[in-house]
Amino acid sequence: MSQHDALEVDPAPTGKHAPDELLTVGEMSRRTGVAPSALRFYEDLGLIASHRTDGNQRRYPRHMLRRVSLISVAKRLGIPLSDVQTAFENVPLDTTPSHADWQQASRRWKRQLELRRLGIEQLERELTGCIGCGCLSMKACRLLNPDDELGEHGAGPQRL
Amino acid sequence: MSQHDALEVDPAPTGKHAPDELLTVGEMSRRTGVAPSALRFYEDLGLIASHRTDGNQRRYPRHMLRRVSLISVAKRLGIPLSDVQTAFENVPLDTTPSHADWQQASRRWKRQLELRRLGIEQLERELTGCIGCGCLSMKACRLLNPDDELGEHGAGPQRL
DNA sequence: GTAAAACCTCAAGTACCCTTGAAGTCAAAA
DNA sequence: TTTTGACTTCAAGGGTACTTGAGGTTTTAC
Repeated sequence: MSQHDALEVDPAPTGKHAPDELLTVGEMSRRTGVAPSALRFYEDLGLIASHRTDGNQRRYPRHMLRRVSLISVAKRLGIPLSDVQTAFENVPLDTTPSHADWQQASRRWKRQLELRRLGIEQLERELTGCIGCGCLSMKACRLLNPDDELGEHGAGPQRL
Repeated sequence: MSQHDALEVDPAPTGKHAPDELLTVGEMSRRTGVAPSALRFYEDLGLIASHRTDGNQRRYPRHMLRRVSLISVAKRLGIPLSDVQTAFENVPLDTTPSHADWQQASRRWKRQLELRRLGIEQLERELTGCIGCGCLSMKACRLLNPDDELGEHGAGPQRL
């Protein structure tokens, strides 16, 4: 990349941090538990962004910590990066997101998580049923119909 | 494969199914929504198993439907196949699993799902908090400490 | 000023989870 | 019996999510 995707900024963080310092890749990595290579990868995907020093090194504004943390939580929950991207859709990358920006994103996330949780709860309920019945009678078990959350229309699952 | 991994069986299913018929790959696929290539892949991994006809075609006992369904549900929830393998550890592949076998596996699954659900619920709670506070004060937000489910010991996340 | 640590890019490699295609065989229906 | 569709194996390819390594530059610390 010969073009800097953001304006030049103050050189670099020193040993002791002023309250709203810029962070190097290494610092981001230490504070989020996400490897530098992964941070660069997320940046390539446009999930996060950085400023560059005159020497072309990355400097992250502090609010980027939040994005990275959300990404890594999502990863732990098995949520793909594409979904994360969607959730972040209207949260600005170049400026510190506003209260409203995060509010909106939070609500979006919450809806996604709720769907996931409902899926899990459904599966849990069905497994509880299976513990009781042993599910040797396959016809009755809704687990065999992965496609619908609740509905049912016959005995055999279909769809291809 | 020159060695059959199971005994030879009755030729093949006819158009109309007797109650406890063996199923071809195509039938398994249609009934579970999982592609034949995926079924073969799962078989290579040892997640499922089949008998072979004299002509070397796969025939699945009906109880294999249940395994495949559980696998595909897990996939939808972002649970890796290795976890599925663990959950199935004591469920026999070669014989129809007993009531007790499924009970044990179900309980194991349920525990795994519960952990996942708790993770999601935690994240939901925190996002709810974020909706209220806007989370502009990063220090307070527990999201930044991905490693512990509840505990807290300072301001900055660590671990690498 | 100089050395070490941290950073840079780019290409290739890895792991998981499959799909696609080639070349051939088997099974069920006409 | 013949034809068609479903099946077989094996090798290669593809998407996601990164890691590793080479070769070089920047920053920090002494």
